[in-house]
Amino acid sequence: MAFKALDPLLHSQLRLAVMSLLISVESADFVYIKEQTGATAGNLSVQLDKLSTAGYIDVNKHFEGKKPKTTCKVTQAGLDAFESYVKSIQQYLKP
Amino acid sequence: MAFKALDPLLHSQLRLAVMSLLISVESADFVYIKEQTGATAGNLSVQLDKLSTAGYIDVNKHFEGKKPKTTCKVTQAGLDAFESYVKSIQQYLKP
DNA sequence: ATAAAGTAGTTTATTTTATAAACCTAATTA
DNA sequence: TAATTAGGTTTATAAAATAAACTACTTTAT
Repeated sequence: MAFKALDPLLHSQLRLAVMSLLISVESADFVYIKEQTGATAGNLSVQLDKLSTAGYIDVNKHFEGKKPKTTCKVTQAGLDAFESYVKSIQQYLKP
Repeated sequence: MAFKALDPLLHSQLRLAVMSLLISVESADFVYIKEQTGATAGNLSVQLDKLSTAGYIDVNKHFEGKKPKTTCKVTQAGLDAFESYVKSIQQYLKP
């Protein structure tokens, strides 16, 4: 392939947005990510699971007072994958 | 949305590779695109159709001697869409 | 001349993905 | 106490990507 493969886990608008967000803020909760990305809760829930299963983010579910709270944080593996994705896609963008 | 939407037609590894290719060479045939992208013929056929239906490329099917030949060329609309896509995705890549 | 293999694709079927809609549990407000 | 809101998850549906099978013809070997 003349074009490097793009990590399918990151080549998704919502998951890429989530990663982009997490990289800049280091930690964010479900509601904040939902607001910033404009995603529906259901979709976000599913995509966070996928990123988590891939080991790209750590998800922490706990209670804050009486309310459930889910916070997310990018892992080193996630950071590496993101950087690699950026390098790969740059190849497609500048001919 | 804090993140600009990514044109779904271009946010596909193969279609993006095809566009990237066509932009640099201005015109290419089916076999060449297949080789350069590493795509299977079936997949490429489908994706070229989509790009063509969207008006992003012009597809010309003719005979060269006794063999069928399909050549593709990016349109102005395709060029515009590609440039717009590049701008949008840059937003995701550098936090 | 004819069978086998190659070229240039298209069509159909399957799998994966993305997304929305419905649902759940608990807390708050009217 | 009944409705609404918050913070999600699960299930169902629609859309996409991909591979496999097929078509139609050409070239090569026998």
